[in-house]
Amino acid sequence: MLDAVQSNARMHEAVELGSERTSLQARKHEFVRDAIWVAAIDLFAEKGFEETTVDQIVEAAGTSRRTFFRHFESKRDLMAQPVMTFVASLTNAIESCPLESTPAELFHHVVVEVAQRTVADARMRKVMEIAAKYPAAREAQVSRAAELQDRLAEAFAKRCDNRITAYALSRLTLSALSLTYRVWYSEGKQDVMSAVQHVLAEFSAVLCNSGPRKRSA
Amino acid sequence: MLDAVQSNARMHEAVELGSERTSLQARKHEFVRDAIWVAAIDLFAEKGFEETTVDQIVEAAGTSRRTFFRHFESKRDLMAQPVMTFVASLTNAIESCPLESTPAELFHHVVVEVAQRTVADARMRKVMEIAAKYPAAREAQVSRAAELQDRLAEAFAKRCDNRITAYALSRLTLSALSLTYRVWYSEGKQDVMSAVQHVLAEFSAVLCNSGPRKRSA
DNA sequence: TATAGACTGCCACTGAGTGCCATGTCAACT
DNA sequence: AGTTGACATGGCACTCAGTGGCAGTCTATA
Repeated sequence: MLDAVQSNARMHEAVELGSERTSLQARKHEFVRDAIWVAAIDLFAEKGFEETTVDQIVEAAGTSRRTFFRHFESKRDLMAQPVMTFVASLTNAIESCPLESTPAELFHHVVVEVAQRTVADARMRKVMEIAAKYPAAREAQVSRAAELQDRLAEAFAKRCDNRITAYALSRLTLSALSLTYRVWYSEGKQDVMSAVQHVLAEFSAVLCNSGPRKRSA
Repeated sequence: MLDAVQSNARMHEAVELGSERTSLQARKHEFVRDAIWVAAIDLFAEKGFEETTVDQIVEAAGTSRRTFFRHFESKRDLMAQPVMTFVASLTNAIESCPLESTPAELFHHVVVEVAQRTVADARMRKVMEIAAKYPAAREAQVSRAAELQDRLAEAFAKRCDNRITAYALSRLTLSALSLTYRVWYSEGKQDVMSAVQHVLAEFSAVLCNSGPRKRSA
């Protein structure tokens, strides 16, 4: 056995600055990852989520099973990954909101912004299509909901002095958006903004005792 | 009921209606199911969710792996099952609300009712304890979130003329409750009602301020 | 007692996910 | 040039989740 291999010193750790790693290796890596994802989504759409095995995915993508699990944590991740990139969209929207905004304004701004951006995303639409068709795929999609929740709350916390407010914003934003997509989808994928307005109106009606009220605690 | 049994060969349908199936077989069935659940939860609390195998669970419960999967769809189900019985609590609360209530009143009623009932449930507390400790367990717990969402929306739909309103109620209720438990848990598990009020106040602040008003307090 | 319909246990199988090692390629340094 | 280390990959073997089949056991009825 070659003992020298494992006892070699790692002196070259100087690559820790914020390098843009546009190297050829890195781009090949992204290329393979993308090929896997596209092949998988096509198979999911064609035969279903549970019915598609990892072996079939990697065979269609022209790679190996072991490589698959270096790019994705699990088969579920193929569905959850677009939702995760979604966090970037959310964070972006939060930061693009004026600093002096109230939580209510922040909420409204983020929902409107992200709803429009997401609907324009072809990958997200594909994933939503599959999730609407196969329950197991839908479950896989929300498998990281908790993590998404936490990360979003973290982003909101930078704009709130109150921690609970950040959590409330996080949950309300995700609830509003997920219902918006459902409404938009079921209403023939027409105008997103009308779906947003519809959902926000419903939310307000539930939480603000408008209309015939009887008693308030 | 005994008359129906002796009368004819259609006793299966007869026994089914009141779910009075307290036959010895059925009770043994429940007994085994319970033994599995208790053994599993203890092991999860002790060594973690992923670290516990089904073999270890059934060995501790004194049964076989095949039997385990006749009682539970999956290992995740052990965490999700209390959340599923939770639907009964929700449905109950919805039905116990006065018929002439507005959506806002219905929402408030259900959240208050279920929050108190859930906190008093020892099993639910155990599951929440484990979920707070191990992320994988938390993921397992929400694995049926979509199904829960749908069933709850269905129950709300019986009280709403509008379908979207039912969906909004469903999402808002679950969001409010899950945040309430988090707040209650992190604040030392004292008064549930104060946690409920806190969360509802935050939700209202986010959704009811359409114009620029007070900054976050 | 006998028969039907369950619950159960055991065995074998597929599929997801992981660890280990061997190979090949890229980017540096001499 | 040539070497060296880092990294991406592929193959193999393993554990564990989950399922189907078959046989044995128990219960309730006729």
